[in-house]
Amino acid sequence: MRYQPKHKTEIHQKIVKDAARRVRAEGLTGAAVSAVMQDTGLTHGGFYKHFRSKDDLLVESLSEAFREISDYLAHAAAQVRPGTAWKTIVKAYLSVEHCDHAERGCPMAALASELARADKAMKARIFEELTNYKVRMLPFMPGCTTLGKERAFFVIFSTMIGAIEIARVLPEPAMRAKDFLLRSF
Amino acid sequence: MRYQPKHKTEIHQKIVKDAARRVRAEGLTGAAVSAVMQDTGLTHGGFYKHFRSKDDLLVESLSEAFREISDYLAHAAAQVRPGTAWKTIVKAYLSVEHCDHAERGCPMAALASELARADKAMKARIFEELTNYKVRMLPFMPGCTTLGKERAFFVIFSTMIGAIEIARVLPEPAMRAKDFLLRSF
DNA sequence: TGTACATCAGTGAACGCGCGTTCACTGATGTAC
DNA sequence: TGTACATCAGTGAACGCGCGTTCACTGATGTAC
Repeated sequence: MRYQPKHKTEIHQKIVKDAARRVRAEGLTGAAVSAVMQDTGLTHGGFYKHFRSKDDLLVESLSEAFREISDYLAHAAAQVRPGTAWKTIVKAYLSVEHCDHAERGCPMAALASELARADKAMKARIFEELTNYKVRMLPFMPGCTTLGKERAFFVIFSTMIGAIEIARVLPEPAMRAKDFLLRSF
Repeated sequence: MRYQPKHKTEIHQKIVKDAARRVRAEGLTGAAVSAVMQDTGLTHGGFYKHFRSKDDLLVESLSEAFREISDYLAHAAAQVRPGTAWKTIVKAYLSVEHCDHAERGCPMAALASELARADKAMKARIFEELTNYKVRMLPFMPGCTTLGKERAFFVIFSTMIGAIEIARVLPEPAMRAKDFLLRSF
Protein backbone atom coordinates (compact mmCIF):
# COMPACT_ATOMS: atom_id res chain seq x y z
CA MET A 1 0.00 0.00 0.00
CA ARG A 2 1.13 3.53 -0.72
CA TYR A 3 -0.02 6.85 0.76
CA GLN A 4 -2.01 6.66 3.97
CA PRO A 5 -5.80 6.57 3.54
CA LYS A 6 -5.90 9.83 5.48
CA HIS A 7 -4.13 11.54 2.60
CA LYS A 8 -6.86 10.74 0.08
CA THR A 9 -9.60 11.89 2.45
CA GLU A 10 -7.80 15.18 3.04
CA ILE A 11 -7.35 15.90 -0.67
CA HIS A 12 -10.96 14.92 -1.32
CA GLN A 13 -12.15 17.35 1.31
CA LYS A 14 -9.89 20.10 0.02
CA ILE A 15 -11.34 19.69 -3.50
CA VAL A 16 -14.87 19.83 -2.05
CA LYS A 17 -14.10 23.00 -0.11
CA ASP A 18 -12.50 24.67 -3.13
CA ALA A 19 -15.46 23.62 -5.28
CA ALA A 20 -17.92 24.94 -2.68
CA ARG A 21 -16.25 28.32 -3.03
CA ARG A 22 -15.97 28.35 -6.77
CA VAL A 23 -19.50 27.09 -7.36
CA ARG A 24 -20.90 29.95 -5.29
CA ALA A 25 -18.66 32.45 -7.06
CA GLU A 26 -19.23 31.29 -10.63
CA GLY A 27 -22.28 29.07 -10.67
CA LEU A 28 -22.90 25.39 -11.36
CA THR A 29 -21.79 25.62 -14.98
CA GLY A 30 -19.18 28.31 -14.36
CA ALA A 31 -17.16 26.26 -11.88
CA ALA A 32 -15.04 24.16 -14.24
CA VAL A 33 -13.40 20.96 -13.01
CA SER A 34 -9.97 22.13 -14.17
CA ALA A 35 -10.36 25.46 -12.35
CA VAL A 36 -11.34 23.75 -9.10
CA MET A 37 -8.38 21.35 -9.37
CA GLN A 38 -6.08 24.30 -9.99
CA ASP A 39 -7.43 25.88 -6.79
CA THR A 40 -6.52 22.69 -4.99
CA GLY A 41 -3.05 22.77 -6.55
CA LEU A 42 -3.58 19.73 -8.79
CA THR A 43 -4.21 19.14 -12.49
CA HIS A 44 -7.60 18.23 -13.93
CA GLY A 45 -6.73 14.62 -14.74
CA GLY A 46 -6.47 13.61 -11.11
CA PHE A 47 -10.04 14.67 -10.46
CA TYR A 48 -11.45 11.25 -11.36
CA LYS A 49 -9.34 9.56 -8.72
CA HIS A 50 -11.59 11.37 -6.21
CA PHE A 51 -15.00 11.73 -7.87
CA ARG A 52 -17.04 9.69 -10.35
CA SER A 53 -18.30 12.81 -12.13
CA LYS A 54 -18.64 16.57 -11.87
CA ASP A 55 -22.21 16.06 -10.70
CA ASP A 56 -20.94 14.13 -7.68
CA LEU A 57 -18.64 17.03 -6.87
CA LEU A 58 -21.51 19.51 -7.21
CA VAL A 59 -23.66 17.55 -4.78
CA GLU A 60 -20.86 17.32 -2.23
CA SER A 61 -19.86 20.97 -2.61
CA LEU A 62 -23.45 22.13 -2.15
CA SER A 63 -23.64 20.05 1.00
CA GLU A 64 -20.41 21.67 2.20
CA ALA A 65 -21.73 25.15 1.39
CA PHE A 66 -24.97 24.56 3.30
CA ARG A 67 -22.96 23.24 6.25
CA GLU A 68 -20.68 26.29 6.22
CA ILE A 69 -23.49 28.87 6.23
CA SER A 70 -25.51 26.92 8.84
CA ASP A 71 -22.44 26.76 11.08
CA TYR A 72 -21.77 30.44 10.64
CA LEU A 73 -25.33 31.58 11.36
CA ALA A 74 -25.90 29.09 14.20
CA HIS A 75 -22.65 30.18 15.82
CA ALA A 76 -23.61 33.85 15.58
CA ALA A 77 -27.10 33.14 16.96
CA ALA A 78 -25.78 31.08 19.87
CA GLN A 79 -23.82 34.10 21.14
CA VAL A 80 -26.88 36.21 22.01
CA ARG A 81 -29.87 35.64 24.27
CA PRO A 82 -32.54 33.32 22.76
CA GLY A 83 -35.23 35.93 22.10
CA THR A 84 -33.04 38.04 19.83
CA ALA A 85 -31.22 35.20 18.06
CA TRP A 86 -33.23 35.51 14.86
CA LYS A 87 -32.40 39.21 14.60
CA THR A 88 -28.71 38.34 14.88
CA ILE A 89 -29.14 35.89 12.02
CA VAL A 90 -30.84 38.54 9.91
CA LYS A 91 -28.06 41.03 10.65
CA ALA A 92 -25.34 38.54 9.76
CA TYR A 93 -27.14 37.42 6.61
CA LEU A 94 -27.95 40.91 5.37
CA SER A 95 -24.46 42.25 5.98
CA VAL A 96 -22.48 44.02 3.28
CA GLU A 97 -19.78 41.40 3.78
CA HIS A 98 -22.16 38.54 2.91
CA CYS A 99 -23.44 40.48 -0.07
CA ASP A 100 -19.92 41.09 -1.37
CA HIS A 101 -18.67 37.55 -0.79
CA ALA A 102 -21.09 35.10 -2.36
CA GLU A 103 -18.30 32.50 -2.44
CA ARG A 104 -18.40 32.21 1.34
CA GLY A 105 -22.14 32.81 1.78
CA CYS A 106 -25.49 31.09 1.53
CA PRO A 107 -25.74 28.74 -1.48
CA MET A 108 -29.40 29.60 -1.93
CA ALA A 109 -28.59 33.28 -2.40
CA ALA A 110 -25.70 32.38 -4.70
CA LEU A 111 -27.33 29.64 -6.77
CA ALA A 112 -31.11 29.46 -6.29
CA SER A 113 -32.11 30.17 -9.88
CA GLU A 114 -29.66 27.58 -11.20
CA LEU A 115 -30.67 24.99 -8.61
CA ALA A 116 -34.25 25.40 -9.80
CA ARG A 117 -33.14 23.93 -13.14
CA ALA A 118 -31.29 20.95 -11.65
CA ASP A 119 -32.50 17.44 -12.45
CA LYS A 120 -34.75 15.37 -10.20
CA ALA A 121 -31.94 13.46 -8.45
CA MET A 122 -29.98 16.58 -7.60
CA LYS A 123 -33.11 18.41 -6.44
CA ALA A 124 -33.81 15.56 -4.06
CA ARG A 125 -30.33 16.02 -2.55
CA ILE A 126 -30.74 19.78 -2.36
CA PHE A 127 -34.07 19.29 -0.64
CA GLU A 128 -32.31 17.25 2.06
CA GLU A 129 -29.74 20.00 2.53
CA LEU A 130 -32.44 22.64 2.64
CA THR A 131 -34.37 20.67 5.23
CA ASN A 132 -31.21 20.34 7.30
CA TYR A 133 -30.65 24.09 6.98
CA LYS A 134 -34.20 24.66 8.22
CA VAL A 135 -33.80 22.26 11.14
CA ARG A 136 -30.61 23.95 12.25
CA MET A 137 -32.13 27.43 12.08
CA LEU A 138 -35.45 26.47 13.68
CA PRO A 139 -34.36 26.86 17.35
CA PHE A 140 -33.51 30.48 16.63
CA MET A 141 -36.67 31.36 14.75
CA PRO A 142 -39.46 33.39 16.38
CA GLY A 143 -42.74 31.62 17.12
CA CYS A 144 -44.22 29.30 19.72
CA THR A 145 -45.07 26.15 17.78
CA THR A 146 -42.83 24.23 15.38
CA LEU A 147 -45.23 25.13 12.57
CA GLY A 148 -44.93 28.79 13.50
CA LYS A 149 -41.14 28.59 13.54
CA GLU A 150 -41.13 26.82 10.18
CA ARG A 151 -43.27 29.53 8.66
CA ALA A 152 -41.00 32.13 10.21
CA PHE A 153 -38.01 30.36 8.68
CA PHE A 154 -39.52 30.42 5.19
CA VAL A 155 -40.67 34.04 5.40
CA ILE A 156 -37.41 35.31 6.90
CA PHE A 157 -35.15 33.34 4.57
CA SER A 158 -37.23 34.12 1.48
CA THR A 159 -36.89 37.79 2.24
CA MET A 160 -33.17 37.60 2.99
CA ILE A 161 -32.37 35.48 -0.07
CA GLY A 162 -34.33 37.84 -2.33
CA ALA A 163 -32.78 40.92 -0.76
CA ILE A 164 -29.22 39.68 -1.17
CA GLU A 165 -29.91 38.65 -4.75
CA ILE A 166 -31.36 42.05 -5.65
CA ALA A 167 -28.42 43.79 -3.96
CA ARG A 168 -25.91 41.63 -5.86
CA VAL A 169 -27.47 42.50 -9.20
CA LEU A 170 -26.91 46.22 -8.63
CA PRO A 171 -23.83 47.66 -10.42
CA GLU A 172 -20.90 49.20 -8.55
CA PRO A 173 -22.11 52.81 -8.88
CA ALA A 174 -25.33 51.73 -7.18
CA MET A 175 -23.51 50.18 -4.22
CA ARG A 176 -24.78 53.01 -2.06
CA ALA A 177 -28.26 51.96 -3.06
CA LYS A 178 -27.31 48.46 -1.99
CA ASP A 179 -26.38 49.72 1.45
CA PHE A 180 -29.70 51.52 1.47
CA LEU A 181 -31.48 48.33 0.49
CA LEU A 182 -29.83 46.28 3.22
CA ARG A 183 -30.59 48.97 5.81
CA SER A 184 -34.25 48.95 4.78
CA PHE A 185 -34.85 45.77 6.72
CA MET B 1 -34.63 47.13 -51.93
CA ARG B 2 -35.97 43.73 -50.94
CA TYR B 3 -38.27 42.75 -48.07
CA GLN B 4 -40.12 45.57 -46.37
CA PRO B 5 -38.35 47.04 -43.30
CA LYS B 6 -41.37 45.90 -41.28
CA HIS B 7 -40.41 42.29 -41.94
CA LYS B 8 -37.00 42.61 -40.32
CA THR B 9 -38.44 44.34 -37.25
CA GLU B 10 -41.04 41.61 -36.84
CA ILE B 11 -38.49 38.78 -37.02
CA HIS B 12 -36.20 40.68 -34.66
CA GLN B 13 -39.02 41.02 -32.13
CA LYS B 14 -39.99 37.37 -32.52
CA ILE B 15 -36.41 36.28 -31.77
CA VAL B 16 -36.35 38.56 -28.70
CA LYS B 17 -39.64 37.13 -27.41
CA ASP B 18 -38.48 33.54 -27.97
CA ALA B 19 -35.17 34.33 -26.26
CA ALA B 20 -36.98 35.99 -23.34
CA ARG B 21 -38.80 32.70 -22.79
CA ARG B 22 -35.84 30.44 -23.24
CA VAL B 23 -33.51 32.52 -21.10
CA ARG B 24 -35.96 32.32 -18.19
CA ALA B 25 -36.43 28.59 -18.72
CA GLU B 26 -32.78 27.63 -19.15
CA GLY B 27 -30.65 30.49 -17.90
CA LEU B 28 -28.25 32.94 -19.52
CA THR B 29 -25.78 30.23 -20.54
CA GLY B 30 -28.42 27.56 -21.11
CA ALA B 31 -30.30 29.50 -23.77
CA ALA B 32 -28.21 28.68 -26.85
CA VAL B 33 -28.40 30.89 -29.93
CA SER B 34 -29.21 27.91 -32.15
CA ALA B 35 -32.05 26.80 -29.83
CA VAL B 36 -33.60 30.27 -29.81
CA MET B 37 -33.39 30.48 -33.60
CA GLN B 38 -35.02 27.08 -33.87
CA ASP B 39 -37.86 28.40 -31.68
CA THR B 40 -38.27 31.25 -34.13
CA GLY B 41 -38.28 28.79 -37.02
CA LEU B 42 -34.91 29.85 -38.45
CA THR B 43 -31.38 28.44 -38.49
CA HIS B 44 -28.56 29.72 -36.29
CA GLY B 45 -26.62 31.38 -39.12
CA GLY B 46 -29.24 34.06 -39.67
CA PHE B 47 -28.95 35.25 -36.12
CA TYR B 48 -26.19 37.73 -36.94
CA LYS B 49 -28.38 39.50 -39.47
CA HIS B 50 -30.40 40.63 -36.44
CA PHE B 51 -27.95 40.94 -33.53
CA ARG B 52 -24.28 41.84 -33.18
CA SER B 53 -23.74 39.19 -30.47
CA LYS B 54 -25.48 36.87 -28.06
CA ASP B 55 -24.93 39.47 -25.34
CA ASP B 56 -27.00 41.98 -27.31
CA LEU B 57 -29.79 39.41 -27.48
CA LEU B 58 -29.56 38.75 -23.74
CA VAL B 59 -29.90 42.45 -22.95
CA GLU B 60 -32.91 42.81 -25.23
CA SER B 61 -34.58 39.62 -24.00
CA LEU B 62 -34.16 40.65 -20.35
CA SER B 63 -35.75 43.98 -21.20
CA GLU B 64 -38.62 42.12 -22.85
CA ALA B 65 -39.02 39.81 -19.83
CA PHE B 66 -39.15 42.74 -17.41
CA ARG B 67 -41.72 44.44 -19.61
CA GLU B 68 -43.88 41.31 -19.75
CA ILE B 69 -43.99 40.76 -15.99
CA SER B 70 -44.53 44.48 -15.28
CA ASP B 71 -47.41 44.53 -17.75
CA TYR B 72 -48.94 41.42 -16.24
CA LEU B 73 -48.72 42.60 -12.62
CA ALA B 74 -49.72 46.19 -13.39
CA HIS B 75 -52.73 44.93 -15.34
CA ALA B 76 -53.81 42.66 -12.48
CA ALA B 77 -53.35 45.46 -9.93
CA ALA B 78 -55.29 47.97 -12.00
CA GLN B 79 -58.39 45.75 -11.82
CA VAL B 80 -58.91 46.12 -8.06
CA ARG B 81 -59.41 49.12 -5.78
CA PRO B 82 -56.18 51.04 -5.01
CA GLY B 83 -55.82 50.01 -1.37
CA THR B 84 -55.69 46.30 -2.10
CA ALA B 85 -53.64 46.48 -5.31
CA TRP B 86 -50.41 45.31 -3.68
CA LYS B 87 -52.15 42.23 -2.28
CA THR B 88 -53.35 41.37 -5.77
CA ILE B 89 -49.76 41.65 -7.00
CA VAL B 90 -48.57 39.34 -4.22
CA LYS B 91 -51.29 36.81 -5.05
CA ALA B 92 -50.47 36.85 -8.74
CA TYR B 93 -46.74 36.62 -8.10
CA LEU B 94 -46.96 33.84 -5.53
CA SER B 95 -49.32 31.72 -7.61
CA VAL B 96 -48.59 28.09 -8.38
CA GLU B 97 -48.86 29.02 -12.04
CA HIS B 98 -46.03 31.55 -11.77
CA CYS B 99 -43.96 29.07 -9.80
CA ASP B 100 -44.44 26.37 -12.43
CA HIS B 101 -43.81 28.62 -15.43
CA ALA B 102 -40.56 30.48 -14.94
CA GLU B 103 -40.36 31.01 -18.70
CA ARG B 104 -43.31 33.43 -18.56
CA GLY B 105 -42.56 34.89 -15.13
CA CYS B 106 -40.37 37.41 -13.36
CA PRO B 107 -36.79 37.45 -14.68
CA MET B 108 -35.45 38.21 -11.20
CA ALA B 109 -36.98 35.01 -9.81
CA ALA B 110 -35.76 33.06 -12.83
CA LEU B 111 -32.27 34.51 -13.18
CA ALA B 112 -31.17 36.56 -10.16
CA SER B 113 -28.18 34.47 -9.15
CA GLU B 114 -26.86 34.45 -12.72
CA LEU B 115 -27.48 38.17 -13.20
CA ALA B 116 -25.36 38.76 -10.10
CA ARG B 117 -22.38 37.41 -12.05
CA ALA B 118 -22.98 39.53 -15.17
CA ASP B 119 -20.34 42.05 -16.23
CA LYS B 120 -20.47 45.75 -15.42
CA ALA B 121 -22.06 46.83 -18.69
CA MET B 122 -24.85 44.29 -18.48
CA LYS B 123 -25.48 45.04 -14.80
CA ALA B 124 -25.91 48.71 -15.71
CA ARG B 125 -28.60 47.71 -18.20
CA ILE B 126 -30.27 45.38 -15.73
CA PHE B 127 -30.28 48.16 -13.16
CA GLU B 128 -32.21 50.33 -15.61
CA GLU B 129 -34.76 47.56 -16.12
CA LEU B 130 -35.03 46.95 -12.40
CA THR B 131 -35.58 50.66 -11.77
CA ASN B 132 -38.27 50.67 -14.42
CA TYR B 133 -39.89 47.65 -12.78
CA LYS B 134 -39.86 49.50 -9.45
CA VAL B 135 -41.33 52.66 -10.97
CA ARG B 136 -44.17 50.71 -12.57
CA MET B 137 -45.00 48.86 -9.35
CA LEU B 138 -44.68 51.91 -7.08
CA PRO B 139 -48.25 53.24 -7.54
CA PHE B 140 -49.57 49.92 -6.21
CA MET B 141 -47.25 49.63 -3.23
CA PRO B 142 -48.47 50.39 0.31
CA GLY B 143 -47.08 53.47 2.06
CA CYS B 144 -47.66 57.21 2.08
CA THR B 145 -44.39 58.69 0.87
CA THR B 146 -42.41 57.67 -2.20
CA LEU B 147 -39.61 56.51 0.11
CA GLY B 148 -42.08 54.35 2.00
CA LYS B 149 -43.42 52.86 -1.21
CA GLU B 150 -39.88 52.17 -2.43
CA ARG B 151 -39.04 50.36 0.77
CA ALA B 152 -42.29 48.42 0.49
CA PHE B 153 -41.35 47.47 -3.07
CA PHE B 154 -37.96 46.12 -2.00
CA VAL B 155 -39.30 44.23 1.00
CA ILE B 156 -42.29 42.76 -0.86
CA PHE B 157 -40.33 41.82 -3.96
CA SER B 158 -37.37 40.44 -2.01
CA THR B 159 -39.74 38.16 -0.15
CA MET B 160 -41.63 37.08 -3.26
CA ILE B 161 -38.48 36.47 -5.32
CA GLY B 162 -36.94 34.41 -2.51
CA ALA B 163 -40.16 32.47 -1.92
CA ILE B 164 -40.58 31.54 -5.58
CA GLU B 165 -36.93 30.52 -5.82
CA ILE B 166 -37.16 28.28 -2.77
CA ALA B 167 -40.38 26.74 -4.07
CA ARG B 168 -38.80 26.07 -7.48
CA VAL B 169 -35.88 24.25 -5.90
CA LEU B 170 -38.17 21.72 -4.22
CA PRO B 171 -38.45 18.39 -6.05
CA GLU B 172 -41.71 17.05 -7.45
CA PRO B 173 -42.59 14.88 -4.42
CA ALA B 174 -42.37 18.02 -2.29
CA MET B 175 -44.80 19.95 -4.47
CA ARG B 176 -47.31 19.83 -1.66
CA ALA B 177 -44.71 21.56 0.50
CA LYS B 178 -44.43 24.14 -2.24
CA ASP B 179 -48.15 24.81 -2.05
CA PHE B 180 -47.73 25.03 1.68
CA LEU B 181 -44.88 27.47 1.27
CA LEU B 182 -46.81 29.71 -1.08
CA ARG B 183 -49.82 29.64 1.23
CA SER B 184 -47.65 30.67 4.16
CA PHE B 185 -47.62 34.26 2.97
C1' DT C 1 -49.35 42.42 -67.17
C1' DG C 2 -44.90 40.04 -67.78
C1' DT C 3 -39.88 39.60 -67.29
C1' DA C 4 -35.24 40.51 -65.86
C1' DC C 5 -32.78 42.12 -62.12
C1' DA C 6 -30.70 43.61 -57.64
C1' DT C 7 -31.11 43.07 -52.78
C1' DC C 8 -30.36 40.95 -48.59
C1' DA C 9 -32.76 37.62 -45.11
C1' DG C 10 -31.77 33.16 -44.38
C1' DT C 11 -28.78 28.68 -44.97
C1' DG C 12 -25.54 25.38 -43.33
C1' DA C 13 -20.70 23.93 -43.35
C1' DA C 14 -16.81 25.29 -40.92
C1' DC C 15 -13.85 27.70 -37.33
C1' DG C 16 -11.72 27.98 -32.65
C1' DC C 17 -12.62 27.35 -27.95
C1' DG C 18 -13.53 25.41 -23.39
C1' DC C 19 -15.83 21.91 -21.36
C1' DG C 20 -16.19 16.97 -18.99
C1' DT C 21 -14.04 12.81 -19.42
C1' DT C 22 -10.50 9.09 -20.55
C1' DC C 23 -6.14 6.87 -20.40
C1' DA C 24 -1.30 5.48 -20.83
C1' DC C 25 2.27 7.16 -18.06
C1' DT C 26 5.16 8.83 -14.11
C1' DG C 27 7.08 9.17 -9.87
C1' DA C 28 6.57 9.97 -4.81
C1' DT C 29 5.74 7.18 -0.90
C1' DG C 30 5.17 3.30 2.53
C1' DT C 31 6.60 -1.56 2.98
C1' DA C 32 9.45 -5.75 2.98
C1' DC C 33 13.74 -7.66 3.19
C1' DT D 1 20.13 1.52 8.45
C1' DG D 2 19.99 0.76 3.43
C1' DT D 3 17.87 -0.95 -0.87
C1' DA D 4 14.57 -2.88 -4.03
C1' DC D 5 9.90 -3.01 -4.89
C1' DA D 6 4.77 -2.47 -5.46
C1' DT D 7 1.15 0.80 -5.19
C1' DC D 8 -1.69 4.28 -6.80
C1' DA D 9 -2.27 9.62 -6.53
C1' DG D 10 -1.29 12.68 -9.83
C1' DT D 11 0.06 14.15 -14.87
C1' DG D 12 -1.05 15.92 -19.32
C1' DA D 13 -2.16 14.77 -24.09
C1' DA D 14 -6.20 13.48 -26.37
C1' DC D 15 -11.28 12.53 -27.19
C1' DG D 16 -16.01 14.09 -28.50
C1' DC D 17 -19.26 17.60 -27.84
C1' DG D 18 -21.80 21.93 -27.93
C1' DC D 19 -21.09 26.54 -27.91
C1' DG D 20 -20.70 31.48 -30.27
C1' DT D 21 -19.33 33.18 -34.42
C1' DT D 22 -18.04 33.57 -39.51
C1' DC D 23 -18.79 33.29 -44.34
C1' DA D 24 -19.58 31.89 -49.13
C1' DC D 25 -23.90 30.75 -50.93
C1' DT D 26 -28.92 30.60 -52.13
C1' DG D 27 -33.24 31.96 -53.24
C1' DA D 28 -37.52 34.58 -52.08
C1' DT D 29 -39.11 39.11 -52.75
C1' DG D 30 -39.94 44.04 -54.24
C1' DT D 31 -38.63 47.07 -58.11
C1' DA D 32 -37.73 48.76 -62.77
C1' DC D 33 -38.57 48.37 -67.40
